[in-house]
Amino acid sequence: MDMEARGHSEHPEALRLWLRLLTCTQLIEKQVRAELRERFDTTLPRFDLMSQLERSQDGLKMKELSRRMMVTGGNITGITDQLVSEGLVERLPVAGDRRAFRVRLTARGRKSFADMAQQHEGWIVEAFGGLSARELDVLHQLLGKVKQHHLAAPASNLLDP
Amino acid sequence: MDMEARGHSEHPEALRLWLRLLTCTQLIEKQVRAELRERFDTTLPRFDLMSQLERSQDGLKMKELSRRMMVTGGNITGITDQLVSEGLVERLPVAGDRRAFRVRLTARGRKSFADMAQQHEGWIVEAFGGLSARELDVLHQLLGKVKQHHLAAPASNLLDP
DNA sequence: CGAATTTAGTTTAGACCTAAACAATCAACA
DNA sequence: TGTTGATTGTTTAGGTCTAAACTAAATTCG
Repeated sequence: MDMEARGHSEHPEALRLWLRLLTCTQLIEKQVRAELRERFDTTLPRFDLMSQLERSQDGLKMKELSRRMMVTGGNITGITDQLVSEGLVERLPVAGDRRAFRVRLTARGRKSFADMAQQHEGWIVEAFGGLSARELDVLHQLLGKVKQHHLAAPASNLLDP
Repeated sequence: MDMEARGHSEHPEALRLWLRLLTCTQLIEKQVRAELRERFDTTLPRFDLMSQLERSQDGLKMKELSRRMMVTGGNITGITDQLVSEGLVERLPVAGDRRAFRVRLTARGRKSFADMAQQHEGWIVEAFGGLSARELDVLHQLLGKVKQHHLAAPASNLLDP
């Protein structure tokens, strides 16, 4: 009896799936948060932001980080402030737009992230260790369909029936 | 380019799957939170707690709610306090244990939850509307494997290698 | 019995996240 | 050119969640 013991309806399949999706995500996410805290004294949002920056040599604008991470701009401001104060990222000017910043990993930030990312990959590989390569692929594709359907059916459809 | 543009590794399949799982969950969860707020002026944790209680005629102990919802006891205290103050749930004594409470839906709470649950089911059915019944089932089974593998491999394996 | 340990629930300090209001800058256009 | 509206980022107030310390009650065991 856990979180999934919640269903009750005429069309229970989708509800059961949703609760299981939520459970799986939370199990893995909680473990990753705990590992990051215990091993690296950091948090998932900080790791995620650094992860976004890792492949952008020239950095990313705050707005772009906000969009990719699906969080509000104010949130990005706070996380960036922390990382700047720890010397892991830096705010740089954007040529031709004095409102915006490029946020970029410092050398120390790149090193720090590389250490964490290596461990992180291991945790995730282990989390899905119960699935074959074929099953990993099927799961990825099915979730791709879910994502596509969600992005194709904007919230306005539901808010304005 | 969104959250999933983060992978970078020797075994990228698991990482890509994890980021997609996270994205799907967040997309649906954000929508459910927004709907609950706009239509019912409530929150997902409040809805989840009431949902746990809905099938337990005699209510559940705080500890049991904490376990099922995978959140801390302090959190349950806060959510329960709110629902009690709104008259949606009540704390009742547990025979033979003066430390514990049974938390139970009031008549008003049952009515309120029934209204929300009906709408909620519709949002979830729509969220997975891009999948066939067969695909829903496969997804449910694959996630079941992920869950089982996680529960069978306790965190101590990773914290104490 | 009585001390030590465990368990149920609460409180507290702090990180995270949001929505909304705000300041600064950019862009469009008559 | 000058005004209007949109965009970028920050601030603020408040809800949510956690870990850790705490209280009270139950349980274990000498």
